Amino acid sequence: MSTVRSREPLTRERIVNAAITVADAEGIAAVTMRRLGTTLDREAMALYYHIPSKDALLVALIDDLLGRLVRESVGIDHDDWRDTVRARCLAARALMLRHPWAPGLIAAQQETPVAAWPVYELLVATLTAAGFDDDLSHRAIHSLGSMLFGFTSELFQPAATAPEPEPDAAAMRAMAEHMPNLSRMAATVAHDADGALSMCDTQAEFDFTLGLLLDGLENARTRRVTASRPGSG
Amino acid sequence: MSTVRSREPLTRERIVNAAITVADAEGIAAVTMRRLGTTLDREAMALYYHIPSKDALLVALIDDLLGRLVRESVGIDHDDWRDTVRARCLAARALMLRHPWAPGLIAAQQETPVAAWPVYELLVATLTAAGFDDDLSHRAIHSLGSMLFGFTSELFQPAATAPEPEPDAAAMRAMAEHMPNLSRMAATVAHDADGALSMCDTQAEFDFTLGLLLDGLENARTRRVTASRPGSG
DNA sequence: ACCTGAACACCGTTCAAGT
DNA sequence: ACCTGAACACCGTTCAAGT
Repeated sequence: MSTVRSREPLTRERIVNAAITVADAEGIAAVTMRRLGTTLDREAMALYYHIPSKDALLVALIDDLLGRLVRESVGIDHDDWRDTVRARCLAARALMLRHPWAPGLIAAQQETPVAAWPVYELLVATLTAAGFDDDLSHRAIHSLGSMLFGFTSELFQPAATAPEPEPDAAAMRAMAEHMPNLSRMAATVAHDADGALSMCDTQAEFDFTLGLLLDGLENARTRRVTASRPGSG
Repeated sequence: MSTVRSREPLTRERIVNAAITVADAEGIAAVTMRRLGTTLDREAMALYYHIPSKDALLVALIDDLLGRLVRESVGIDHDDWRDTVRARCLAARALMLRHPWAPGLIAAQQETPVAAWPVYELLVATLTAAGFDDDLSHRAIHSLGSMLFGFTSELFQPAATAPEPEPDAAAMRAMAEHMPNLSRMAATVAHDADGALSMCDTQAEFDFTLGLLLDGLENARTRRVTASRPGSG
């Protein structure tokens, strides 16, 4: 184990890695200065020699993660820009699924984390090469928004593995009465979804939304190119 | 002031209102049990007689807000389903702008807050009346996702009113070098944006994304209706 | 250079006790 | 029924002091 070298001086990097390990295993709430201290075989106060504050540490976690995302994304490049963007968004999603605390942490920042800029840069480069003008690229950045970072559709997790208390008959009747459309839809879709992993197969939802946005943007691009050709208006 | 009746017994409602007032004025972090206690002229522990826990209180804030949203939304109904959904999303956005702590709080829940279901029900009712089948309604719920609740595009606030330290020449050169596309785009768009409130006029971005999604869904609907007519395949 | 002990000002929450 | 005092087990952080 890493105990062998654990009495080496702490580094920012070791602290970040420890924090990610703890967050992955027990959730972001378990990442406290005291907890990291014991994990690293140090008193909590020792961390402050290497890191200015807990908030700074959390930003460092984001930077680490998005850094990895960018290094993955630069290698993704297909003929159709939509394939490129789609693949990068899916890579982001896969990364976030391995670190479920990350989306919430990223969303909690109110300033853009510096590590997010290279993600945008990569996107604009791809769009520009595909014939987007700057205005449409700008809109695209906003539209694709959180899909670039691998979240959005999954605002609310479907209770994960938690054993939901099964709804009694009275609750179901109340639901059917007050929310007839939702009830019917749930029944229909659940019935149709034999092939999917669950009624809400978030991977499929992610793909669908991404498709709407990508196709919409492609249409906007085509329209502009056509409009700017003389004699086509 | 409300001091006159403030020695009346506390109620859940009064606590929720106090919490919203504090959150609006000083941010959600200022909402602590002790703070609410002093605001309500009680000890913090008194709150536990009316509310099981702080987490439950935060859920109550969400329920209060989304309840208001639903009551507003039921009154919104236009001929074109897109106008209806757009107007409801904009109402949600306007509400969230008045309570900036709400999106983060909602996003932090990992189970769907009960108050969210009526929002979905209303949407599915509208879509069904417009000719959506249940599967497409289900997809629409996911696609429109957070737009229904008034956020998404605004993952990162544009630093609000905070006086950004103006970037020195070296920083700008570094930016131009490492992120050429982003730099150029920023320059172009800023130049074009004389009419808008700022380079990132989030209202406009919100509208644009919403338009992409609505038009994409309308296309999907039309395609299905056409496909299900005999002799059209 | 790197870390610790003691201390400060906070948290949410429980529970017996008061009126 | 409604509230308080005292207490518990936590937080992040500072700073003088140790090696």
